[in-house]
Amino acid sequence: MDKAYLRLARYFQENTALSEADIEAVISLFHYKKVKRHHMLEQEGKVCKHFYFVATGCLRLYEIDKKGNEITGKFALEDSIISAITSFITQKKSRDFLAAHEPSELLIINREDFYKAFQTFPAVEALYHKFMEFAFVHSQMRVYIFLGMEGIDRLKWVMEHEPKLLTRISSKAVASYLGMTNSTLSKLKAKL
Amino acid sequence: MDKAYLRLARYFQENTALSEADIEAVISLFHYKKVKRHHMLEQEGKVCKHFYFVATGCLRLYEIDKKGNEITGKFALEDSIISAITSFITQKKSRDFLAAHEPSELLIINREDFYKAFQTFPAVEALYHKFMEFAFVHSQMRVYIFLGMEGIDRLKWVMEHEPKLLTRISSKAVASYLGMTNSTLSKLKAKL
DNA sequence: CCTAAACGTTGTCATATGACAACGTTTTAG
DNA sequence: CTAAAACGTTGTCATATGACAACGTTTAGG
Repeated sequence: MDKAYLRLARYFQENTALSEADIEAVISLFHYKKVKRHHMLEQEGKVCKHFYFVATGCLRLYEIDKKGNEITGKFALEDSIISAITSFITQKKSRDFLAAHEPSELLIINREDFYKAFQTFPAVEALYHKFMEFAFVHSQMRVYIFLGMEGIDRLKWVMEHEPKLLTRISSKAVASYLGMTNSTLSKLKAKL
Repeated sequence: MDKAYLRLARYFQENTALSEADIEAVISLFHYKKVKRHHMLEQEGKVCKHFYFVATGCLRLYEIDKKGNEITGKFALEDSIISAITSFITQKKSRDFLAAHEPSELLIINREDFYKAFQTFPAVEALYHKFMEFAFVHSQMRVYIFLGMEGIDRLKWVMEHEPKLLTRISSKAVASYLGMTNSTLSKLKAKL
């Protein structure tokens, strides 16, 4: 647990200009949670009120389409932040599920405290805005890649740009991230 | 030209808490440009230094994949803002083109002035952050829709949620936004 | 106003991928 | 440890979509 807070402190050190003392104050707003694989953190149909720092493990954001297939929007490995962002922003019912894809240690801040921190620590707000910008850039890249490339090229793209996903994440989940079925992914891997 | 500035003033009125005087000051940072259809505002390979308000007309953000096909990332109709956002954020060479899809009247602010305005007018910064959040939400939605739906359902989705695109925009450009060829789009429309 | 280019539609054909099933392997829960 | 479930792979078959071409219509530029 203490290690998790240390990782979060380091995350702020590396990504903000906050002083040690301020970092202490900020991280005290987060509460620790250890979850098992498949533990559900945010549900479709509910409004998301939390932001998550992944200290160890991996979270996955996904939705289920009308055919019942999962589509993965985002993975968050250790030392990254995530939420059911669309619902967190709009405060409308989430279409997303956010779940632990591995046993994970999390530090969680609720939305109210998060926005309060913006007042006291503008650097936290700046960090959030950087997160949003990066999330947008990443999402837009996926639109281009997935609209413009065939399956095999999407796979190659992820191999090159997000290789951790292929080693860490189950094929099924990677397939749902690549926009294809697991059997298609399996055949494409055999072709490489 | 004056009408364009009036529209921008109204845009700030409706989307920020700025006073009339502040709005005057902010809009004076923008310069007016009238462009013909197909005029190129931002190019692939160059770093984007501007943000655009569309007073009349329509801009289109797109990239060209390695097969030479266009993929449209975003349309901006009148009274909305746009840029080659990924490059604007990262200040790296753009993969995107930004071009006038109709004859358009634009008000343009350069990046430096834009960020300067953040200091004097925090409401402008807040507006930018709202823009980013919305851009992310929209982009993420496209990822889910385009990964999870077949062509016919993507078309129906746009008919329901962005109907203006289908009346205003050429089929070819809509097809490149939907991630399909123009001939496929044409056949799907015939099927409806 | 006229001509060439771009566009939208429709047809044919090729192909990437989904749906489904079978099967062995791995993981999980009790 | 054991049984059941989930997973990954591979096969077959059906289908949505891309590639390409033909053609009439619309648009843009001189």
